[in-house]
Amino acid sequence: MQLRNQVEWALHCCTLLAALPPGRYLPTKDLAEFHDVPKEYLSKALQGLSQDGIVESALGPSGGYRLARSPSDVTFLDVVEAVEGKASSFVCTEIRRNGPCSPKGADAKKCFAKPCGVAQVMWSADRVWRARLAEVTLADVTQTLAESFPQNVIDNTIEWINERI
Amino acid sequence: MQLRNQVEWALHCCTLLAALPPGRYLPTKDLAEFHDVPKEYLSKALQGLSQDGIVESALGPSGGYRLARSPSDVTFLDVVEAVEGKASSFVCTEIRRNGPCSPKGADAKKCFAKPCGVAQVMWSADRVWRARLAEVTLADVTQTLAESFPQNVIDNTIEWINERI
DNA sequence: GACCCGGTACTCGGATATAATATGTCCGAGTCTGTACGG
DNA sequence: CCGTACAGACTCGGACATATTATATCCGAGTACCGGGTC
Repeated sequence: MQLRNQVEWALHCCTLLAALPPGRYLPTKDLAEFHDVPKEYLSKALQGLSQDGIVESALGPSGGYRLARSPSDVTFLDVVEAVEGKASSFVCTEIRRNGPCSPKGADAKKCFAKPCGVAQVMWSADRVWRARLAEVTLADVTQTLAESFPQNVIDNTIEWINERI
Repeated sequence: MQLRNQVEWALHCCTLLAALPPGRYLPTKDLAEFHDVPKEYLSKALQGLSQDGIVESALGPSGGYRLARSPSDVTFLDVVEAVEGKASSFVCTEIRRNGPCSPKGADAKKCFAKPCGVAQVMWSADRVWRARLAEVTLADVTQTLAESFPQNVIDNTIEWINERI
């Protein structure tokens, strides 16, 4: 099991978008150049973010993407689910109902009233995973970055952005 | 992101193996028939379990697989990692080092001393996921099963096993 | 000089190929069991 | 009757195809800007 590459890209892109001056857009082309990733494929991740209302898009010159909400209102979970989907990582195919020993009739009704015990455990793990991701927002990671990066590096990036919007 | 089908199969197989009389083996063929899954492919999952020391194998007639440890000593995490691998679900490709704004020289050394902030969050989510899986053992799920399944259904399964070992 | 209009260039969004991985299948090496044989 | 050697059948383990998914790319629809023309 491995998350898509797009998840990493999307998170980093959102972090960058969080640094945009209000009201401005940054196009896919620049987001791709900034991270040195294929532009056309990155756009698919951004489409997912757009469809889930994480970012807003604008067409034409000086168009592009911007965050649709405040960075403190966008959690990691929002971004991950926009790219990976909201489905649980574990899918129960109910194999307990297969095979020669599977209960039939009245017994089946009793045994299968509750979800499969194996699936319950796996789903609970999935929930705590998502809960952890929901605890962290883009604002948090921006803050962490601001604390560990020298000011001149940050200024450099801001300037790079301003040259393009 | 989605876990392999084999994870579900492996967990259910381990649950069944936990019900084996001590010292006996159950072959892949019967495990596959019990769950109605392709025998040859299931064997790949069991190979993984064997390599990680979750189960022990024996060749020849009356051979097969059995748990290598007590059911209370085998966690869900053990089984999942044996099938899916121990690598984190999130792989950091360090895209922060790419692109025109990436710091160079002394700045780079300062900025990249710690792991990427995005990756740290994703990894922490991965850790809580694994921690949850490590809390539950095969013995727990067996107990849950025993509480929710009527005795005759369980007896039925035990008998089915005894016919084959 | 200010306003309006149209062309142009730029944007996103989805449809289309290719690579990697998960899924499913097959066959060979090894070993335990059961039997036949000899003592 | 008991021990031993052997043949057979059954097991796992890894090598080999196929289906699905992730990765990468391309092109078309739509829109904001910019320049020229008009009032």
